[in-house]
This record gives sequence, structure tokens and C-alpha cells, in this order.
Amino acid sequence: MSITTVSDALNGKGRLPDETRSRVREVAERLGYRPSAAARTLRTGRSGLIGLTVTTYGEEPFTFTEFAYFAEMARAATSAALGRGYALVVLPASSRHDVWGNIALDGTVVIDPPDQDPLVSELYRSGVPVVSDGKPGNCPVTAWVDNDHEAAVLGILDHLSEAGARRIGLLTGTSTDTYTRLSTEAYLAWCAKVGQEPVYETYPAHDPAAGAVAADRLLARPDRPDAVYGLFDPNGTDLLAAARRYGLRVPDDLLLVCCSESDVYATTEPPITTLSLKPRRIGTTVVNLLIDAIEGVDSGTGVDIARLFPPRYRTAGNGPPPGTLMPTELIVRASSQRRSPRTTVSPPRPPGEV
Amino acid sequence: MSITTVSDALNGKGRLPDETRSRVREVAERLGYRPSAAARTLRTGRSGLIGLTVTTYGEEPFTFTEFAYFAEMARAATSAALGRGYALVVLPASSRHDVWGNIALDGTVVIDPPDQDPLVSELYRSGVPVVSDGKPGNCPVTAWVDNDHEAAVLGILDHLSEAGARRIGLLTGTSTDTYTRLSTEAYLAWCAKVGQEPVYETYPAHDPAAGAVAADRLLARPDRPDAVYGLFDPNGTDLLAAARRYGLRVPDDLLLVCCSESDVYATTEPPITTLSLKPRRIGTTVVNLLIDAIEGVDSGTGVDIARLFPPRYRTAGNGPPPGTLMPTELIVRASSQRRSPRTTVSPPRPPGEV
DNA sequence: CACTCGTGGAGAAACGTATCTCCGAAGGCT
DNA sequence: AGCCTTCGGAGATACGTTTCTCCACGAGTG
Repeated sequence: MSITTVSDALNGKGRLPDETRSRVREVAERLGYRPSAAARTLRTGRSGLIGLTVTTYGEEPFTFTEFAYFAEMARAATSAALGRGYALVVLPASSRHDVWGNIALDGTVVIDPPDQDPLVSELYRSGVPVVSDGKPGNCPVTAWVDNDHEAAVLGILDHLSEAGARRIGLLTGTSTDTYTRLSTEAYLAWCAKVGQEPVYETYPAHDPAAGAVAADRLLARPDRPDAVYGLFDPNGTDLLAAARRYGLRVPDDLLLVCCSESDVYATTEPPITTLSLKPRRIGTTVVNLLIDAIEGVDSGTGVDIARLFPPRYRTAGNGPPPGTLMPTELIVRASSQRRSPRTTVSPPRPPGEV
Repeated sequence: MSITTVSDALNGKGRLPDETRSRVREVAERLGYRPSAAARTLRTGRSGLIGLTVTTYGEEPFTFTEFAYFAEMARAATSAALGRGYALVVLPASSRHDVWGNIALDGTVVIDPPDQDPLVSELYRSGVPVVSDGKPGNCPVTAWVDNDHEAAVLGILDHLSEAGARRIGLLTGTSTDTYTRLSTEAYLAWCAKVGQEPVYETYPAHDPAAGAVAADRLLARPDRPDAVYGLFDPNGTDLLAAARRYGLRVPDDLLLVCCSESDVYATTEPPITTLSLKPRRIGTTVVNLLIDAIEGVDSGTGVDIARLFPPRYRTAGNGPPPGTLMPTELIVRASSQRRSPRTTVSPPRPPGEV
């Protein structure tokens, strides 16, 4: 009885009679044998570990559960990874460098990497697949997934227009992440197209107190908007409170929409129309894309051709990394309708239209 | 130039002149050399990885961000681990068994393990340190941390009594986790002591809709309480809504306290008194205890004696595992005071009093 | 009989690190 | 001069897998 035989028996490889396999398994069970994950990782080059990197705001070590989006996304990602036999390691980009170096990762998910992120560049250079949530600016990534923020904003603006809005304002952030940038750009482009003067206020999105102040500023302007879209989760309550202070009725005097994953907006007075980014879909997709890349699966055909080449040629593809745009979902409630206060949900567009 | 020299130079070990060290480091830098985490783990037996296990409710893969408590606790735990050079792997207890086996963990944090949890037993038997959040029933663990739930409940009941409550009700859960059990027992003991008939309703805490129904049941009883403590985060809003339906004014007709980490209760109408379990403190403590155990540090003296014995003798201590009770914090708001509506915060007791 | 072929299994190398042991050389001491 | 000590570094081994190669043996085949 050799080591080879045991290994083959436990892994279902080699050519062994079933009798030998079961005998080996029985003994292993009796001994309480557990294969060494470290040795297996060393030998196979696979750890079964995926990094989940979150960008950090402010001084907090990391804020990944601050917004419901991150929490939901991380949950879906963990779940999807587990389902395919991988586990997730939460690793803020700001972690001590030695922690990053001490962990064997098969791949990494990065959430909204800043342009020229040195961490992402280094990972990519060392051959670790990187899939980003949020269209990357200049980072070289294996693939990326993002919502169609432009379409989402345009859809909301059109929706508000149809509800009778004449001057639509925006509550947006000061940071330069993709979400904020694309959404704001889409707003400005829409304004240019329809000939409306932009009316917006910005604030540091990571500061919960600043949101209320910014909402107040927006409604205090001389060119006060008659409809507002708030880019961040707490904006709905902030705007509602500000509207009350100014004696504005929602939706009669002010139409309101905000981006949020929270269902508290179903029970506010009035209920507020929200845009959902569907973080669970994003998380699942990101992880599946990453694992496909790790395992060298061409997700189109299921057949693996790239695997026949040495690993270093895998990521040599020139041209932009493949991206997937995922649809958002507008949950229409009373705050954005002057006619019928009934809640309706827009059918999500099918994914894959880049 | 040998492998030994390189290893020593990079790790700051051995006796080498500084000149050699810096030369080696420079070449390593130029080559973009990164040591193999897998090989290091194999050789040293340390992976730098800590498992974070969450018990699962219902059919959802895992619900660890459902309650703010878990989210906060996990965040603090991740942060504390990172600060000491470890990373956290989120691993639901219900994960496929092959995932557990495939990861080299230096230790595991388990959140509220059920009695006789086979997973915990196996980990403990294989020598992996296990620290639990929540006093374990019959599980053999290395150490545990929990809030002083009994003291917390008694404190709340006294607080409500002092505010004038004559009949205090409880909204509790059907599950048998430590938190629910200890809190409910403390309530019943208090009732027995002061001679009040217990008035409580139970519901499956993982079902968000069931909470509102149970709150309604509680206030619909013929022996309707004039004060209620709700054990779970959403109970505050549920009870408030139920009180409105029955035309009860808070705090005039009904005093309200619930356990929550959310600060939405500062802005409800009226603001609601909450009990905070201080999950960040718990998460930090749990992780530090675990890492102390991993590194064989006797947290009392800083001197390591146990390390001198073979590892298998480390956990052989008989007697109950060491536990730490952490204080809670009662944030008193208008809902539990008939006199002064000003918010006050009780001073937290110092930790370490078991 | 000589051969091929399939079956069951053994041997050994390799993954990349950390560490234990040992060795030569140079300098200081008696 | 001989010996001890310190310095700087080389060699070898082990960690526990996976996997490639190879071997022995028996059965079938021409």
C-alpha cells in the first residue's frame, strides 16, 4: 500500500478497484485523516481562496457594511463562491501589505477600484485574475461587471419628466468612483440634451451627516428643483426631512427618487421611489466570472482552449477587458408620481447588452 | 549565495551583515519576488487565516448581515484580525464540507454555536482553537465571549419599573440560541422574584414579517403590558406601529425598549430606548482571544508556558473553558421615560467581571 | 511460445519555504 | 603556535500533497 494508492483512492483518480478505494476510505475515516490544505495548495497551485477587496473611505478601517449595497453584494458573492467550492477572504485594500503577501489567493474581486490602483496592478502583473465590480478606469483587470448607470439615470430623469418635473435636481458625491462619475455625467448630458440648467449639490458620501446638509442646501437654492434624484442610500430620508422643513409636499411640490437597497422606503410617508442596483446579481456575476477565469473556462462554450497555452499567455489579450453591464431596477412608489400612487416595478432589461 | 541566505535576509533572521541583507532585498524587489504563501504555510503550520462561522437561519445561505449586530461584529473582527496580521474567511457552518477541508485555518470564531455542534467538535478535536461569540452550551471551545445578558435584562426591567411600569411584557424568539434563552430566563426569573405574571410572545426571529404579527399579538392580549422589551432589532418599529394601531401613546400608555444596534431609533417618533450589545467590542475581543490562543500567548502575563509542551496538550485543560462577559449599554431615550425626555447613556461597566 | 495489452500499484520527483546542522575563515587569546 | 570564538554562509531535510513514470503480472491473441 503506497502513498500514491491512498491519494488516488481518496481523490477518485488513478485506476483502482472499488474494493481498494473503499478500504482506504474506511481507514482514513477511522484515523480521522484530513488532508493538509497547505500541502495541496503548494502542490496544485490552487488555494480555493478568493479575495474580496473593498475600497476604504475616510479613517474607518473599512466601511463595507455601511451601505446596504456592499453588505448585500458581499453576501451574494460569498454564497456564490461557496457554491463553487471557494471561500472568500475579506481584504481591505488598505490592509497591511504583509497580510496580502501571506495569503495564497486564486483570484480577487475588487469593488470599484480607483484609477491606477497599485494593488490591482500588482495582482494583475503577478498573474492573479482580478474581476472588478464597477467599470475600471485605467486598471488592468481580467473582467468587470457594472450596472448600466447611464441608462439608469436617464430612465429616472425621463420618469420624473413624465411625472411632470420641470427642473430636476441631483444630489451627488464628491468622490471620483465610477458610480458617482458616470451617474453625474449622465445627468449633465441629459440636462444638455433637454436644455435644462443643471441643479445639483455634492457632498462626501461617506459622511452620513453631510448628506442631510447637502439635501438642505439643494432645496434652499433660489432655483429650487421640483424633483430630485439622490445618488446615495440615505438621501431619501434626508431629502424627505429637508422637504418637510421647507414645507414642501411630496410628491405634490417635490418629486423624489433615490438609489437604495433598503426597503424602509416602502413604509416612509410617503413611500419613496428607489433605484435598486441589484447587488446580489452583481456579486454573483462577479464571482462566477472570476472563478471562470481561475479555472480557465471560456464561459461562452464551456470548452477550454486557453488552458492549452502556458498560464502567462492567458491574460495577454490586448484590447479592453471584457465587461458586463447589468440592468438596474426602478421601484416606483408614491414619491415620484402625481397621478396613481400605486407601486409598480419596471421590467428589468435582460443582461449582456454592452 | 544560498537559499538559506536569501531566506534569512528577507525574514530578518540568521546572522548576516546588513550589506548582504540589503543586496538580497534589492534583487528580490527587482525580480518582483513574492514568497509563496502556500509553501510558508506548509512549512510553518501557520496560514494566517481565521474562520468566521455564522450559524444559519432558515433557507437563506446565511444571514450574517441581516442583523446589524452581525455586520458590526464581523466588521470589528475583520479589523482586529487584520491589525494582528491575520485575515478572516467567512465560512457558514452549512458550507459544503469540502470547502472546510480545503482551507488551512489557524483558528475559528463561531457565532452562537448550537449545543453539540459537530463542526465545532471536529475543529476542536483536530486541535484548531475555537472561540465562540455566545456562551456555548455543550461545545468544547477554547474560550468564549458573551454579553452579560442576564444583567442587561434585569437592568432594563428595573429601569422600566422605575419609570412606572406595572406589568412588563417581553417579545422574544422561538429559537434556542444562547441570547434568546438567557434573556428569556432572566425575564422569567425577574417576574418570579417581583411577583409579576409573565407576559410574553414568541416568534421565529429570522422571519421579519413574523415580528410585526407577534408585536400585535402582545398588545392585543387581555393582560396587555404597560411596558415591553423586544429582544430583536426590528421590534422597536414593530411595537411602535402596533401601539399606534391600538391607540396607545408612547411613552404615556406604553413604555418601550428594544435591543438594537441601529441608530434609527434616535429619530423615530418618539425616540426609542435601545440596548446595545456593543458588537464591535465583542468582535474585537473574540478575535484577540483567538489569536492569543493560536500564538500560545498567556494573555495574563505575556509569557508563554504552554508552548513548551507539545501542541496536543494545549487544549487538554479540564474544567470549563474560560469565558469573558462583556457589558452592554442602555441608551435611554424618550420611549422609556415618563418624566424627562432627555437622552442619557448609562456608564458601561468595566469588562472582565465574570 | 512470443507478443501485446490492461490492470493494480509502487517509486520518486516536485511544489517553495524555514530551519537545523555544519563548515571555513578570520581574529583574539594564552 | 595552537586553540577558542565569532562571523558569514552553505547543505540538507522536512512539511504533505499530487502526479508522472515505470514495473510486475496475468490474460488474451496470433
